[in-house]
Amino acid sequence: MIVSTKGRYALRVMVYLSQKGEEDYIPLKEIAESEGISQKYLETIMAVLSKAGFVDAVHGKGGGYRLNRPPEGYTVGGILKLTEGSLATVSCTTQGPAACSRASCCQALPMWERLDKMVDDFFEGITLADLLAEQEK
Amino acid sequence: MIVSTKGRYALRVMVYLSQKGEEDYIPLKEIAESEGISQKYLETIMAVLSKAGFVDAVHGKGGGYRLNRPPEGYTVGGILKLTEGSLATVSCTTQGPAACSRASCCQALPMWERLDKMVDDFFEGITLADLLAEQEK
DNA sequence: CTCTTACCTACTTTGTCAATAGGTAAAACA
DNA sequence: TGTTTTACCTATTGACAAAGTAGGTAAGAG
Repeated sequence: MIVSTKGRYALRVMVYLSQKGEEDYIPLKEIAESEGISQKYLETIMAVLSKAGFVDAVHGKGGGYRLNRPPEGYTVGGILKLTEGSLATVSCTTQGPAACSRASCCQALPMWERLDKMVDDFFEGITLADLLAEQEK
Repeated sequence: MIVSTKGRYALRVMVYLSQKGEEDYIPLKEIAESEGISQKYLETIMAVLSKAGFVDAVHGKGGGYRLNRPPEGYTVGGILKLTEGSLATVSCTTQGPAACSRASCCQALPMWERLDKMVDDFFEGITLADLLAEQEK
């Protein structure tokens, strides 16, 4: 498993917000209910998205969350790397090359690195706008 | 993380055995010591490889494990799928399409399916022989 | 019949993910 | 002013799987 619920929920929230446009602020409660996600759990995810500047947040009545870029401005890779922490496919590549004592003679390491790059390129090549377009196919 | 220690250990064992050729049987103890893997833990991995017919096993003195095909006959994908159970990148794609109630309207599902296929093709396109050749680069 | 090896069943430990609990701070509104 | 609505913060719990351990039995060679 390379993407947990955290990243998938984040992606769904971002898709939801992009469908709502950049006008209104959407309260967390509405997002959670519409998407069937635990309100409390979603709080932790929104906090990450907000801190990183992926969404604007406003307190009080009429407040909530809102995208601050057009959907083309968000890559899936950016959202997932932020919420998941990393998209590394094996623990060998999460830390630096010194992490594994066998790195110098490991026959598989180049393969893991190529895989990581392939996955990264894959996710960086998809934007929120691409996901929105997907449903019409 | 898409590949755990189980799959990585299995891969290392297979590389080790392929370097030893198809002549001798190599006892588990030797593999574990050479590769720095817990002997007991490796037992469970070898049992899987043996049951699936990936290696030949012989009891008693002079016994151990041995490959029964040339290195080109093993794909990394085959070894990993056997030992990891699955290489699915998200839980959405591990079970059938009915697993997620939102599958029918999920904007991300086609993306996950493309990713799964990409990863599968990647691993199926690499054989043990390719890994062995890697070190000379 | 003893030694060496694979094979089997069950348990423990550890760590992360997912979710929950119970608050405080900011902004709007009456 | 104070009440409601919202975001934001810190800590804890529960579930589960991954990683590793323990203690055996069965097969085969010498």
